Amino acid sequence: MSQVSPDAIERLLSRRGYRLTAPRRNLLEVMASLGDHFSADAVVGAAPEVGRATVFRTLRLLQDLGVVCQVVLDDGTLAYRLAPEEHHHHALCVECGSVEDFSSPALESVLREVEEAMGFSVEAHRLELYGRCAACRAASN
Amino acid sequence: MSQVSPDAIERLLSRRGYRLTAPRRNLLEVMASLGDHFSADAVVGAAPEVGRATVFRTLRLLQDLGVVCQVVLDDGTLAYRLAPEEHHHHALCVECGSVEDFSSPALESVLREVEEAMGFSVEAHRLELYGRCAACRAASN
DNA sequence: TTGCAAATGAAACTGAGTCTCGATACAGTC
DNA sequence: GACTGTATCGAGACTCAGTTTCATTTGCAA
Repeated sequence: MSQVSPDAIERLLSRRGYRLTAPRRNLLEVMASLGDHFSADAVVGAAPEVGRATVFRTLRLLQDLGVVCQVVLDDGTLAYRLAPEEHHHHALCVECGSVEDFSSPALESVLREVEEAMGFSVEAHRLELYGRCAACRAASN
Repeated sequence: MSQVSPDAIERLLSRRGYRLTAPRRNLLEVMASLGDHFSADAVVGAAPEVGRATVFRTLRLLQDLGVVCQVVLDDGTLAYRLAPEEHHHHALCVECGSVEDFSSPALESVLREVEEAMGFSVEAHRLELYGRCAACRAASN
């Protein structure tokens, strides 16, 4: 579940019939350099040669391709993240701001139970955890 | 896990030392009438006598008191909901737009497992399910 | 009934994201 | 290597959600 490289994404783009343009290459580099999550405006700021609309268009395209995902911060604002294509969830550290991915087969089976109990068929879901990461916990002991 | 009445919220406000003002009473009525979830601007529109800033201030206050919660829609936008004070999650129907609350003790134990595995201490979390509710499933058969 | 802190409203502002439309530039073809 | 159609881009105006400021109003405790 490691981060996808700009190179691999470029290959994915052309494999899917999307053009490999200078702004897209540029944005992939910028996103990879921005750390584990970033706001849309951080990308806009870090790629001054690329137009605002293109930043948002590219973010949406990469989300559709499954290589960028949304992170809901604790205040409800959205951030973005270069992410593994597999389904996963986020654990956000409220102290250092880091984001870790995790997946949980046990969670999937809990969802099956909820489906049973409510008669609701789950097609998608979001789970975000807010708390303190291992490093910050260790540091404060 | 039923919806809180405007009356009960008014009592809660004064018990906590907040003033019971006309705009606040007004907004509580409006929110109760707006259905199971609503956008901030729906409230602004439905309470034209109340200023925009007051709507947002009141939404925040009610969130702090635990009687209004945020709902993250499938496109990532936020809506609000008069909600039970207990911890709960949301199941959003992508067909009819309804929101149902649920809680799941099994989920809580999954979170304990994740904590163990990652060394991450969970202080808060969000879980939103997107799918089709029982009524819509029944209707399409 | 009065006094004052809490609350309000108007309006300007910020931040996030969208839309339009004329200009540009990939990438497949010759 | 030049040609060309279409995907993509950039500028800038616009929308929507939420915040800030500050002068005015109002609940409510004394």
